[in-house]
Amino acid sequence: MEIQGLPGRLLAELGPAIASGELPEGTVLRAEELEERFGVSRTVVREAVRILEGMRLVASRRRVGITVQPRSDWDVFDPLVIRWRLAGADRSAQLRSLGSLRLAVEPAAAALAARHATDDERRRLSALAVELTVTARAADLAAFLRHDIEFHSTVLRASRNEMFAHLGDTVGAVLTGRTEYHLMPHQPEPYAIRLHREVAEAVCAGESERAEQAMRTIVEGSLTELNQQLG
Amino acid sequence: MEIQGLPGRLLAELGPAIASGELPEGTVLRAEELEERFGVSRTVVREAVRILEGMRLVASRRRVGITVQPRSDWDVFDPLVIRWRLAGADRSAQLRSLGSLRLAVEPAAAALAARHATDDERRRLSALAVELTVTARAADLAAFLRHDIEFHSTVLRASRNEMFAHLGDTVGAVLTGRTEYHLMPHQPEPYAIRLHREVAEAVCAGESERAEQAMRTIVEGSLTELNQQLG
DNA sequence: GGAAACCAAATCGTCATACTTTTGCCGGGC
DNA sequence: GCCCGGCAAAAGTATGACGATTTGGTTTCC
Repeated sequence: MEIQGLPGRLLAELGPAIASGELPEGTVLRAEELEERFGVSRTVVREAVRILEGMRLVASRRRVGITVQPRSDWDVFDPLVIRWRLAGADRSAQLRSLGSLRLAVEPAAAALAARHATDDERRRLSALAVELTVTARAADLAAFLRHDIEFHSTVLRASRNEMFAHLGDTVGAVLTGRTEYHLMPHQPEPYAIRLHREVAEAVCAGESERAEQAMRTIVEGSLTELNQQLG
Repeated sequence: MEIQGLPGRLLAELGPAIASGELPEGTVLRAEELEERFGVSRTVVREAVRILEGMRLVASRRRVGITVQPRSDWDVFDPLVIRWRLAGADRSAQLRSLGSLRLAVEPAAAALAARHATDDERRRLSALAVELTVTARAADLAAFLRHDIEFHSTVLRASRNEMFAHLGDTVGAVLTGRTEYHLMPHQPEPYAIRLHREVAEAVCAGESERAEQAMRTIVEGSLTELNQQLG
């Protein structure tokens, strides 16, 4: 999943620095400066910058330098950008945005999944719902998170819509971030877990309406909880 | 909006070729081969490849070459990837995916817009609704398209959610593609236009429920129409 | 005869350097 | 005071050399 080799090191430094606002909009970097600062060659700097440029985090112009772009230009759907923002200063803004997105997408995906999921996927969802119940009772947060992520990813994938499917990683990042930064109860809510089971059942039974509704309730809950925690 | 300089020429060749399936999954390119084929230096080839790698269209491995990745790995939210796919062979798959996405996102955005839009945005939406009526009556497809795009972008932006806002360009690409490839009626439907006016009114009045419903009807209409045209 | 270790070629990855092109800035002339 | 032209700074491109790594065949040893 993580990419590249030596330009990757630059990315891992510059990306978070920009995403967190440490290098604010309008900051100008020079290629030569970066060469020295990281002890790498021109080639490497250029490629790293190219990638950041692709994400619209920076723009490179002759006789000016490498300029940090305004947030509004950033490619906010890029998985790396999302992760960097989640790790940095505007984590809460990022979580709110992603929450709204999930609220729009996941119920729709659940409805589609109820119609299009393969038998394997339906079985997997049922199994995962059970796992969630078990690991929640055991208060095994790590395992719970793993299964929660796989549950949501599976629903998104089962929607048979490639764009929904690709949001699986993103939702995974949200759930991970939420756990990592202690933005969720230490013991998962029994109610939320019942809803996961309901989604699984509805998808198995092909009841798209019910799947959609249950999923909506899940995401709504997660969103209001987030808003409480963030004030 | 369009990026880069001389690597851009490579991108403009390779990107569409891959996105259209002309270079199928598993195809291996060699850097040297590309240098010769396009008469550019390694530097340029490497940067172009880096960008494609960032989009997950290809992966570069030592002693192997530059391999075209399976579609399922592609970064389907990247604006360039979307445009390339819309221009190429699986235009219809791309339009269907985007249709479902719009169906999930745009109603939600309309609801949020009704709550958070600025006065300027509300006024602009009303004005655009009028423009749509006028240009539709005059059968001025180009102007209609322009206003339609701005209408939907404005709603998405007014939702005050950066991720929704960023889908403005994407929706723009869909609408453009739909017009360009004659996948919509030559004369816009009066019913659809009335719905646009209704969205504008609801947003102005702060009636989020009504805005959401009207927007959903618009996108649903657009989607069923698409499905008819594509069989 | 088969399996494990080894070697060699292919190809990307990185570096150092030099040349080209664009463009902002400054100074001179009208 | 305004415009024009030239200068210099910075990114963009080119090139040749070397390094690293993976793959696949070949040899060698059981």
